[in-house]
Amino acid sequence: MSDLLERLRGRGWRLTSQRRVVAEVLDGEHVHLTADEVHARAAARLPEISRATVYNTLGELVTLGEVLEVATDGRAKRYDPNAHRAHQHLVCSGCGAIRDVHPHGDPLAALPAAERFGFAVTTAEVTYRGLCPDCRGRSGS
Amino acid sequence: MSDLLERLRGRGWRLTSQRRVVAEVLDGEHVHLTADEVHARAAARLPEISRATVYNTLGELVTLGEVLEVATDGRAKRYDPNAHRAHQHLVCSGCGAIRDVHPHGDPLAALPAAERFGFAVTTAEVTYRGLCPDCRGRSGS
DNA sequence: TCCTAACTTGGACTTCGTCTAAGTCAACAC
DNA sequence: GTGTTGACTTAGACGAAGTCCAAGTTAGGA
Repeated sequence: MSDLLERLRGRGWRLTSQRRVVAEVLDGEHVHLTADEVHARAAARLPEISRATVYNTLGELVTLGEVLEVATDGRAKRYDPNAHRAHQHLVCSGCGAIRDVHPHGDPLAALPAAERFGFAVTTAEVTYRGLCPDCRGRSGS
Repeated sequence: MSDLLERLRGRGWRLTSQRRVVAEVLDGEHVHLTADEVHARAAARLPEISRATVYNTLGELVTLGEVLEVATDGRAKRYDPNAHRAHQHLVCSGCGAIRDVHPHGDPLAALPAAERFGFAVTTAEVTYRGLCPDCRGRSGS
């Protein structure tokens, strides 16, 4: 993650303790925290950090392409630091758990020109849904 | 849409004027209204209809599988009455316009078993994003 | 060390949606 | 047609998620 901080400094970011803590909280694979969860974990290290700063920082990271915004339910957005490897999301319909997954092929290729209606289509986000092993055990059988 | 009302009555729905108006507002293809838009259009015909009733009715229609909930941005959910023909959505990154589209193949097939992590995967929602013709003209060239 | 633009803060505010208690009414029985 | 009743509707309070703002603080260059 320190390379992230270096990249950001290279882009003219002022490196404050708040931004450092937010970046550290987001470190790792399969991390999909809400803004409030980021705030809670950041506040554990830097108690006086404000919600507004967390929102600002997350927004900046998204704009810079370092973090992805994921809206899998109608509720709070989640923030995904795994922005440099293309992937999609698998979401449990029972408990809301999220996994990064890697389907094969380019999902964009499935959309023929005739179905693009003149749009310059650049991305395809796929959300797979189903029951995770825990939730399957809990309800079925 | 009157067959919708018949289907609902068959399921034990009480057919109130409010529910009828909401169902009528949602009639049509390529309709992706927010709850507030549904309320506004319903109120044009039935001025005393309340927001709570619109939310209740939309929720029931979703539960019954007659209407789909679409969350393409982090903002208000949209309601899509085209629930009986499988389709995906193409969203303009500029203005937010939404089109129903029909990619070929089953997007589920692209996710190999090894990438399912024991989930019982049942659906795949795809959101294609890009600039619509209007927004392309406005920004580029 | 000083300066200043960039950053952070707390709290008010907005938007979207849910809940509740009281009133209304569709549909069935007669 | 009339009565009955439980399902439905209503207004408004409430809650969660997120944005905005004016005032205070600070990173980093001179």
